[in-house]
Amino acid sequence: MPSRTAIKKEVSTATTAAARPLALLQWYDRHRRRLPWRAAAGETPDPYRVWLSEIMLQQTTVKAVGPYFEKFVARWPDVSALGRASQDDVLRMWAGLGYYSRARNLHACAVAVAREHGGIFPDTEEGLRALPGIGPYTAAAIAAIAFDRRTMPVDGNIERVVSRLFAVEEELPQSKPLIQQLAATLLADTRAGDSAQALMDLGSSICTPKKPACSLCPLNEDCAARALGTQEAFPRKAPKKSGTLRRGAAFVVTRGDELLVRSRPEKGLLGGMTEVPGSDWLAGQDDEAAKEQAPDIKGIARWQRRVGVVTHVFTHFPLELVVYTAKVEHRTRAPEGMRWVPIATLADEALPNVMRKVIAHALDI
DNA sequence: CAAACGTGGGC
DNA sequence: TGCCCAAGTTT
Repeated sequence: MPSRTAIKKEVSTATTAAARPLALLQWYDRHRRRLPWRAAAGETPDPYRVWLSEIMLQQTTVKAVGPYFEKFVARWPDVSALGRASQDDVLRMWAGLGYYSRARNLHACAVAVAREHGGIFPDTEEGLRALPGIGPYTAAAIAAIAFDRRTMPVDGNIERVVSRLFAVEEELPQSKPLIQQLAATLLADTRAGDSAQALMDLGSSICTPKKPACSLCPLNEDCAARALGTQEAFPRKAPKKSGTLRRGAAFVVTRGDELLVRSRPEKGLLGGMTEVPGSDWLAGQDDEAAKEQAPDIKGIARWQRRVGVVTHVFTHFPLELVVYTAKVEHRTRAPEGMRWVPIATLADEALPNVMRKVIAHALDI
């Protein structure tokens, strides 16, 4: 038999819990962020813009996405237009945003929607989930935000808010199912998309990873982690280990005002992107071994080694590149699989940032 | 399921 | 400075 106080506490908690979704929506109506891809209050969201923004926002900050989103919708105003573009044009527009498989899948998804769905996005989680680049989070996000389906997408923000609100002790990613279940209790009966975006906005502006502004939070009196005074300790997760340094060489060959480049393999790191020829990137590789992988071009008497190195940090390893330059005569042929591009138009190439760094270092630009 | 997969910004 | 983080998906 529960004690009198236990009963009272339980009743009180239940009442509060039921009030959470509306408290969240009220907060959202006053404090929602105005973002380029977000429909104004009362307006109908455009599924194309919702989808495009959700793909771009995967593991990427709002600030970084802004200009890319504007460029994309200006050039490709709807999903059918994007489906008619070449993958290479899409990669060029995406260059610099990172995680390039997203760009390849974005294009594949646009083609699928245009050809298999008549240019209309599926309006169910299941239908969306079947499309390239759309995983469980994005399917739920589009279903809720664009189609008002009553489902709760769970991203990093929501994981943090929920793990604090309920003081989830289990570590990520094992706790994902539990967090998903708890997050779903925060869905209002209507306005599912706003419920989700309210939690995301709360996570990004109030319930931040460091020094959360709990005093401004609409759920503060209801937050288990805050009651414990350990907000920053949630979500629990194992510390991640950093990768081993890899080294390599990059070869910057110019022919007048042109530069020698090639395309990387379709899959894997920087898949399908443009690069200058280079060696493998290996842990413990010395400069001599790397230099031996220089492209074989007649007419190169010697390589000029640039002073210093180019460093770049990928998610899973840091990279150090030594850079060699060489100039060749006007009619020199590009080796098999390579091509010459004007240096003046490099901005339009599908060059990942690490390659922009290499070229800038080599050419002093 | 753990690892691969980019980049820039904050502290 | 080095580590963590950002509206995850794919294999």
